[in-house]
Amino acid sequence: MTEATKKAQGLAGRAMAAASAGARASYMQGLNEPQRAAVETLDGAVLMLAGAGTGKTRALTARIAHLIATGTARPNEILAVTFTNKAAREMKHRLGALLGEQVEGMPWLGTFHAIGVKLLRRHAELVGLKPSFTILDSDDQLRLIKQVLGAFNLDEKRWPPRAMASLIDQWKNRAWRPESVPAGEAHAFDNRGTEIYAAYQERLKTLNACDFGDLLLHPVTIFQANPDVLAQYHRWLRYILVDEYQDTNVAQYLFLRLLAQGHGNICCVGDDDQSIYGWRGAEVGNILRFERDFPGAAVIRLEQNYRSTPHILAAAGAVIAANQGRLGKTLWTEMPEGEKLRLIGHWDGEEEARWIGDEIEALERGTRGGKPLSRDEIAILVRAGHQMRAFEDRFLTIGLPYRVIGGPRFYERQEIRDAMAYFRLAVSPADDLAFERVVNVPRRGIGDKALQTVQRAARDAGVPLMQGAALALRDGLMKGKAASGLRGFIEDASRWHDAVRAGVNHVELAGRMLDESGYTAMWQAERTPEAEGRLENLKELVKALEEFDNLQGFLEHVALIMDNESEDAAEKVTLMTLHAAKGLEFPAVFLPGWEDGLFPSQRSMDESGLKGLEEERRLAYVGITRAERLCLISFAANRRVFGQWQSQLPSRFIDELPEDHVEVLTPPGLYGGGFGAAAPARGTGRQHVGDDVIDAETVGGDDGLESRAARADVYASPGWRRLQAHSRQVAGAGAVPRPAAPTAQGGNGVIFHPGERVFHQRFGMGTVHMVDGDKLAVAFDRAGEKHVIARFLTSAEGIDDVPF
DNA sequence: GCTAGGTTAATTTTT
DNA sequence: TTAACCTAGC
Repeated sequence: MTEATKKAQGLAGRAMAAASAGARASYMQGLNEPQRAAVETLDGAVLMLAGAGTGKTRALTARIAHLIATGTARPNEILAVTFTNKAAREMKHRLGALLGEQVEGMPWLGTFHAIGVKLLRRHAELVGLKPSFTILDSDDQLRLIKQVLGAFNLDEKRWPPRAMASLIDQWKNRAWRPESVPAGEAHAFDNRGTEIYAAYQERLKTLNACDFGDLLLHPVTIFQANPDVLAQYHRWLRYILVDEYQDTNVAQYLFLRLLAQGHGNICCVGDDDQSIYGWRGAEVGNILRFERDFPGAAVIRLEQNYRSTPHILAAAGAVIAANQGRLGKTLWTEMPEGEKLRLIGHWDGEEEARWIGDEIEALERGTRGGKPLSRDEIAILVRAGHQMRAFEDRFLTIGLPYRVIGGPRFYERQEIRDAMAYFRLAVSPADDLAFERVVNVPRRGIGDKALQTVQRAARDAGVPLMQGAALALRDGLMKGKAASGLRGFIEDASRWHDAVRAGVNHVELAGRMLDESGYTAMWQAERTPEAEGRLENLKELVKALEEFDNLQGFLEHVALIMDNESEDAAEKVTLMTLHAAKGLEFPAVFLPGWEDGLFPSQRSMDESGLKGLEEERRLAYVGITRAERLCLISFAANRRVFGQWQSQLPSRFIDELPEDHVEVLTPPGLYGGGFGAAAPARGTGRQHVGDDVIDAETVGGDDGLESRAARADVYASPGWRRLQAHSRQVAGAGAVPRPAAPTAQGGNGVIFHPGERVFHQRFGMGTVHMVDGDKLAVAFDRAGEKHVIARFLTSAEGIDDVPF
């Protein structure tokens, strides 16, 4: 954009401001009172507590429009941050409708990471990088960590690179640099965690690269160490808006706080009740603490819900009310009452899937709850990915079209990443990670040994691998297939690099690289449907290149845009995780698998105790509030978990559903029904039993199913403890104990100590040897020493205390 | 260097 | 149960 047009737009903005003083500006129309307050309270700190479905994006975009229309800020003075590209796109799109062309003048609207990159390119040298740094995704990151770990001579079994990667991520989420990792954390990785972290950062610097965490951490470092730079941005970015504030981690929080220093014009939008990403570093505390962080902040609650019926809101509200320390909101709506939620128990997961399939068909026909629904209007939200299989199986057999949201994204697919590595090599032959990725893809006879030779040559000469390879060849270190393969590869790569420099059309070059490298041929040779798909994807990739001026621009862009929104016109039922569903809405929502241990997830409770349970509860809240008109919750009494049949208890969240808003369904002939507290009484002889009487007799012959009708609140009861102890004894006979002691509930997770006696469902009794987070080394009496995860253990201490 | 068979471990996911 | 990863043998 030219200076002239910018100026013109600025003028237009002010003209609009003048106009809006009289007539209500269009963006204000239809806003409710709190929304309007959120739009008009421009100066100072504002916390917009926006419940599910209360029109926060609308308020947020109107606020930006208002900032501009009133001349309070110019488009380029507004920093508007989101978490996902999707959210950024959505905001830009909706602003476009309000502002027209002016949206293009908002360079600071984007994801945290995109904005981080932008800042970092400008000030890279302040953290020892060149502005042309490359961005590694998690795959590259892992490979690099593997290399770094190699130098530390750690047992890969005990200290897996993946664990190091997630440790580094966590540390970066908390804005800890290698030197600032607290001493208390330093025991990680055999006491060498911080050392490894430092070495990894060193490697990154040498490679002139950043991982995703760095995109936030480096800017924070820069601002902290360079007040003059920060002061510049205080002048430039006068108004800050943050979406999904409850999802911010410490690094993001610091980033925002640094930028808001001084003018203090920061508006954070979020909902503490929808904070579901604690496990990846999000700190609900950030939003809970907002008023203390920004004294005098205005807190505006958006509570009128435009999405769901009163029954749905009441149910969601009752569930979330069980959480402590909320900021508190009460959603209300003017919608017609609608239908109660429906709750149903099933014998097992398969039956649940069958029922949901039938129910969907009934909804489509309109024989359930009024007018017919289209498949697009129906979603099934599960806690964990593995729950999806049962539904996929069922839907395939009955021919119900469905789409799965989530799964590997386009740019994470192997073929796409391979192709990208070729592109990267063409742009920068010194990209060692790319070199390693494709030097032997397709097979060129360059195996581990050859690669080691190349690495040694490169290290000795202090040059990148590509040059090291040339040196190794020159010095005759390679022979046979490896030598010829490598020679061909180097020649190709240098030819492509020349082509990039000569400015050969990048789309054409990309196609040529894939052909000349033999990469396309490799997949063609496979002749499987899967390979077909991969070739399709490659074509799509090359097509995507057309939108960019050159390969560099494309690579830069792709590093940050990792999503895969494949538009698919066909009407399909949506299948996805609860996490993936945040922010979405559907007329009808199925919430299957509400069983303790699955949802709330045992692991979450074991690892994070009450905090984990509360996050699970928020997930339940998110799930229910996705529904506009119909919400169908179900659970199964038996489920196959890791190939073993396990009996399940209804989720404790079911007990928290308000009876007045829930209709309990009872399929004829199968169940005696029962609400919440009571698991369905079964025709198969199982019955609801009191706290102290647990029927643990095996039914159905040798199918391993264990009858365990029980109340969810039975956990703490003597009966439950007895059952547990009993299960241990009969474990060999097919009755399987729950993966971890439910004594974990209500407090911190079960904590195991060295020396403690424990029980494992496969290995039997053993003694804890060593503890590292949730991983333990246990010497089993019969099975010998094994490394196991805490959740598969139950404490066997005091087992004799349990009376029978 | 590749492949087949054994071992291992098992949420949630964005950038 | 199963999928990913590793190791041993060709």
